[in-house]
Amino acid sequence: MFEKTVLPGGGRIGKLTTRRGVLATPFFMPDATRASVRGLSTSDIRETGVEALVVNTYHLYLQPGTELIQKTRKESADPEGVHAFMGWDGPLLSDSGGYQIYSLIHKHADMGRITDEGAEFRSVLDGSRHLITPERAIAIQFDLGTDMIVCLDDPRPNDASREEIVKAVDRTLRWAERCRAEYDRQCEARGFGDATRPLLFGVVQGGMHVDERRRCAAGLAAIGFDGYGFGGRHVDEEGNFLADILAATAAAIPENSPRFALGIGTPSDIARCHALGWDMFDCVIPTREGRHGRLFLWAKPQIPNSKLQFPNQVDPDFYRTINIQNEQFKEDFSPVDPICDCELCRQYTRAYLKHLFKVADPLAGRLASMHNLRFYMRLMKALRGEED
RNA sequence: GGGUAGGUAGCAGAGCGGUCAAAUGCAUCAGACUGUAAAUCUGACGCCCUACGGGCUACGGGGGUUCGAAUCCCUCCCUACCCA
Repeated sequence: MFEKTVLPGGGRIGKLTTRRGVLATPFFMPDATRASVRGLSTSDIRETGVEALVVNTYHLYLQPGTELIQKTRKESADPEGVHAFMGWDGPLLSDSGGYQIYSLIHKHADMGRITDEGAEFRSVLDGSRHLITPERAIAIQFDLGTDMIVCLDDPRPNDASREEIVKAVDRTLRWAERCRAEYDRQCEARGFGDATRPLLFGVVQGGMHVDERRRCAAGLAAIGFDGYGFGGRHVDEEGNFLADILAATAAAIPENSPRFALGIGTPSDIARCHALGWDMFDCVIPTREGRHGRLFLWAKPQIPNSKLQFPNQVDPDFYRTINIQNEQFKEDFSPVDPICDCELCRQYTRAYLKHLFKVADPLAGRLASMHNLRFYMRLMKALRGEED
């Protein structure tokens, strides 16, 4: 169930009900691709204010495998599945793995191929051959026990020919139909009703062609999903934000469904997407860039009473980034961000964090990831118009 | 005192007559990162300049041989190990 209010600027705030809790939208989910947000414990993640995570079907299927994950048994509210396996009892979304297989094959053509049947690929771990069909992708996600699941789709590079994009949309729609059918079978077989079934998301492809995005969205809506995702890349080959595509695609998705901007993005990308009507986000940026030494800082510490407020229209200067490994921070004994309330900013200095990076202490990546996630969480709060 | 092996850029360590301002690794400096094959990847790294080109100074010090030396010879200094 999704309830929302449209703000004057076009953005939406609302509540998405999953079988494992209600999430206020817009929200951001860090990527716990292999059932962990690299370097962070679940209590670390909790401390940043994160409420939901994204795990990856493809990665967990290859390692450690769904069979092992299903063997997890615990005395808890989550006695089995990936929740129990990773010790996280909040909502989990699993990405289908379509993008990973696409990315693998796009970089190394000999690693696999996409056919109408599904995605064939070789494991990067041991070279073994695998076939993930739309049905299989859904079944695996049921086995994982995730609360929001995603259809297998067929992403293409944005500079692909129009012909290729049309084919990708066709295939994505055919696969979406098969995913939906498998989803219904699984719910039936497992006795899942409205309160106990995971939410199913379709993914809109269409590259940089507005008409194809619309066709894909309409086709998916006709099949019927709980939510709809933006697939592919939201920036062009030069890195320019595709505002027109994001706006048109959001508008083409049923108004009362949550809109999931997969893999987006930088803080400003998220703020802009929210203003265009997107409700859900996930991205590796806060954690990966954190591990690489880039920290997000509020640009306006003078915001009254530390209450972070953002207009619906995007202020591109609401934040800045620093690379803590730069020489200028060597003797900087101030906190990373004086208006941040994370563990790093409360207890440590820039000079110390730089030192941790220099000596390659895992604590560096942990503190930086938590800081960036805290930044993202406060950004989402601000976009929701909540008190900080 | 005798012997052996060595002294190369911040460090370690190649090179052993021209294509060497000198491989490689580390360190250093900067950049990238958007549904995570990413604790990864890229670039710079003697000095100077009108800088996809040019100039200067360099391979322990000094002196030779040679058209040409980090590379060969002499000598001095230093280091490590072995024998007394």
